[in-house]
Amino acid sequence: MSEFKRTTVTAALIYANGPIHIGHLAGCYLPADIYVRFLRLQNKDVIFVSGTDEHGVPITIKAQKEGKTPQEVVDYYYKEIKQSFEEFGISFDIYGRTSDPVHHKLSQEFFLKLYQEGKFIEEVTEQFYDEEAGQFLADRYIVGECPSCHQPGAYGDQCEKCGTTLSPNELINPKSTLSGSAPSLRPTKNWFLPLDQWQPELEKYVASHPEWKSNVSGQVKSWLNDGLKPRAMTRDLTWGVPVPIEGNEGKVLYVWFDAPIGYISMTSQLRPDWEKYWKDKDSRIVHFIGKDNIVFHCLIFPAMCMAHGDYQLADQVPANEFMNLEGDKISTSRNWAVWLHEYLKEFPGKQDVLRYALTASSPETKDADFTWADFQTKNNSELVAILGNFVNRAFVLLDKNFESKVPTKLEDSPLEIELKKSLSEIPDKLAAALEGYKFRDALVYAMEVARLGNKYLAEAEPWKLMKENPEKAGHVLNYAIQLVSHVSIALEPFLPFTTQKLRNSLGIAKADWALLGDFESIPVGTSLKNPGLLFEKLEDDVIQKQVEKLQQSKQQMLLQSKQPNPIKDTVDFESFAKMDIRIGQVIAAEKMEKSKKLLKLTVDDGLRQRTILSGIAEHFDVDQVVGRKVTFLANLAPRKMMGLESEGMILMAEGQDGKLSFIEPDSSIWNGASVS
RNA sequence: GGCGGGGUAGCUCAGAUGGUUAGAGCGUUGGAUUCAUAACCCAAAGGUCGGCAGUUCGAUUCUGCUCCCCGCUACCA
Repeated sequence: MSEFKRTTVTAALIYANGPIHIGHLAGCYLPADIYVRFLRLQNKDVIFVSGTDEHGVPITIKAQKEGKTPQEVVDYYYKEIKQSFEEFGISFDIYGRTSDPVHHKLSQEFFLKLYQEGKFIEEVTEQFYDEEAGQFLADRYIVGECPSCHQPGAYGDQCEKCGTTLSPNELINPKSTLSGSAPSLRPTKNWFLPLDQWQPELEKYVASHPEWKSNVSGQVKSWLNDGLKPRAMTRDLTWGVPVPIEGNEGKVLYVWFDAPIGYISMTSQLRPDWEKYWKDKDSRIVHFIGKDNIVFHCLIFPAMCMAHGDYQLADQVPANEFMNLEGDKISTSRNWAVWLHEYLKEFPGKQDVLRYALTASSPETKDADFTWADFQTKNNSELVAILGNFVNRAFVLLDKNFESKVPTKLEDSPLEIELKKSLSEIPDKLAAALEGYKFRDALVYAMEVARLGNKYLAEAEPWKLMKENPEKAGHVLNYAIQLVSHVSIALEPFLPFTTQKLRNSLGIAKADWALLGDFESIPVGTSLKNPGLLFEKLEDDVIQKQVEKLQQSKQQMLLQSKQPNPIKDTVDFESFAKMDIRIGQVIAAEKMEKSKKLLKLTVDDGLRQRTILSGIAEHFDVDQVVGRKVTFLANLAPRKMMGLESEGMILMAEGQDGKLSFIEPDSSIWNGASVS
């Protein structure tokens, strides 16, 4: 670490199309903030950069849904997100945005350099085009019937009803969401970054960082083993950074091309000497991200930087896994989340409690689970009982017995010698944990100071000494106060609001790491101001209310999903009559070798045995389907899947819980019977 | 299906380049104490380290197979 003169810390850029939730915080913002605060404590040269990613199709979709312009959407969320972070004490040096003209300019220069130096491959591909709207359509702008579950309204990249990943040309009756017309295919030129050409260098780069976390290097090696492929760095869209080559109106840079450049463009707005933070060899770059961003930060952005040539590569990419909530994945669309802006409103002044709870169960090596019960326990039995209690004991004893003034010290007894010895081990352990990005461990070490404080008071018993030897009691309380000052330093990265309160009480202007181990830092005679209770107990009803709030949103979502789909467009009888629906019987079934969802069914249709591949393997075992009467579409065009041809489709109904159910005749109908 | 991550005390998680009694916090139980938000302090109980084989004098730690959870990926009608 000492070989670096300065550290550039980034936290993932987030899409400006929704508010922040605890998953985001635990994933990268909180660990990044702790790390940065730790470096600042040591007076290291560090900058902390993040911001919103304001391009990308999700933004335009959101805008369209709300009847706003993309700019209005990102303006709103940029403000809200920035404010939430500020209130929560995430101490960015700059929180920027990628719609900023400075960012556009820098991204375009970056792109142009690569273009002029021939680092891109130009390729013409066929993309869907909306004639009426006069533009190419992103996957998300094309809707149609899902080829998998046959629900209308599936998007070009994914059907949200059944979760199937799609590509636009698979959709049945694709339509543009802009004009409602059927799109046509048109050739268009785009620029690709040949990642395959950079593979050898990327492999070297990754190999030079054996210290990366196993989840990071694992994911990266997995991609490298598969072999990298050229990736398009431009898109046919209007919202984004325009491609800076003449004659290419209507094309923008791929969001993942310009987003990481955002880190750099934001830095450039922070300070005039920004370049050294990205270009100098003695600058250390650290990207804090969630595991979903690993590939972009460890392969694509480094490849871009290699192609460009001026910029340093990241030294560390501490990616966290995901934070779950009450046993379930956090989901914005299902409203299964604890939103930061709501927390700040409902728990005013309790930023540090959430910071503590999230750090203590941070998803550093595997997905973690946030529960309100755990939040309550952490608050009541750690923050209140150990930290708050110790500080309170020290100040109350001082107020009662020494008129709030720091008393004089005497000769150290074995107790103080023991205390100093225990305490002297903490700074190194704490620093090592923080430098190794083990924030959960680090928090335990920092809390150890308060634990030692409680232990010391219990053993020294100053309340007893007051009666027989007040001067000795004063000696003990001097130590207790020095310990409070230690607490205010060791916990600063984690609990900045609480430690600020302590500094106010102790009359310390600025936290300084070097004062850990100094037992003279609060001078004798200093008049101190009791900070009052640092934390208060959280009663069951408060916690219960939060749990209920979550349950309600879950119920609401369930109710919504229970609502029947709207009736599809009217069809005439002839169209209906074209469908040949029949009853058949499954006489054999087997799991498809390479598929999770597919069962290969042999169906007796009365005439012959036909093979139907059905995506029901996750719902039914082989022996649950053999012998069953089924309803199937007999004249569906055969389709090849996983190497086998499927001749028809089994009709299924989906239950409210998402489970599939066969459509079976209620009496034993003969195989081959027509359904009409 | 392929690839990656993980499966360790009641809960949340550490850890070991293989070696005497496997750790922490919370929870539980017992004790001590009253300065403190019934908080603190001391102590104890709690684990055949997912399962099965193999390598080894010795594996929970290495290898192979297998089961479960999470993620990425795939021609998922």
